[in-house]
Amino acid sequence: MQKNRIINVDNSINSGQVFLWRKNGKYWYGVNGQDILKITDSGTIKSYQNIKTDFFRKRDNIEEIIKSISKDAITKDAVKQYLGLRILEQDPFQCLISFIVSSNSNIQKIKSSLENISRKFGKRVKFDNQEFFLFPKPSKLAKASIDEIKSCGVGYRAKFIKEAAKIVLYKKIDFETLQKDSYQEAKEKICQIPGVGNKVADCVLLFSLNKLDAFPLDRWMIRILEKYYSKQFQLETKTITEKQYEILHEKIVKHFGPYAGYSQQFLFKMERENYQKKWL
DNA sequence: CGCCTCCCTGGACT
DNA sequence: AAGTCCAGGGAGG
Repeated sequence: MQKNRIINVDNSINSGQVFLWRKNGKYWYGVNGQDILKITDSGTIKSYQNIKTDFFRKRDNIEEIIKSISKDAITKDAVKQYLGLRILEQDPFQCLISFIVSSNSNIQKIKSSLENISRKFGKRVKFDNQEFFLFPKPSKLAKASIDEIKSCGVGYRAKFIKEAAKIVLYKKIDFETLQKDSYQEAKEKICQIPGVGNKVADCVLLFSLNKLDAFPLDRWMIRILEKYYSKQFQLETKTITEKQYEILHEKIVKHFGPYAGYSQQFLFKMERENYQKKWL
């Protein structure tokens, strides 16, 4: 059972959860809000600011979680193949902006847009003799003009970013409260933010607000459900409407249990690797 | 409620 | 070389 505790840093970072990361030699470096994290291949974190974080969610009882989500052959296979893949716990504001930017986009483009945003609006710092840009604070993006934000390559999402930053800045949405809320409560609140629908909301909830029952349903996950789970979750229509998303999520949690979000991560990783999609 | 169209960018293909 | 096509979520009609 001890082997289950191993963290596979490469797989965890290369699984569509985070974007502002690069590998330099044997270390991964990444921007996490107002901090820069440096990760060794065993998963030990040294950081620029030493802001406390459980980035790899070491507090989770991963043996228990794996046991809980291994409900069928496909999941068991994905878990076995990518043992050590973890859900990462990110800075909520950066996570929110990242997934607003992600809508109608792909990993390469999201990465470049976010790098532009950090470079343009974030504070430049030196860490380990390398240059980094922290993720901009809400106040900075709330003050920025739409055109300035657009110049980062985010297109029509620029106004969503500015509005989201304002909502966070003025505490109309408070991440600490969302942490304590139930999945349903937190989701309803976060979906009020422009540019945040079901899928983006679930990413933010799962990757930064400790909601392990969130299960982001993007094109890839729908494809996976159609391919492997058509009997369990029959998908009648081509387009996933809001109502259907909700019904599907209920079925998914019923099948995979309270840690469904972890199963999503394993399945997503497996399928994208099968199609040899590029990561960071 | 479901369905349609538009919003942008960048890479692939022609 | 310039044009067309496409992937990818959310909002509004």
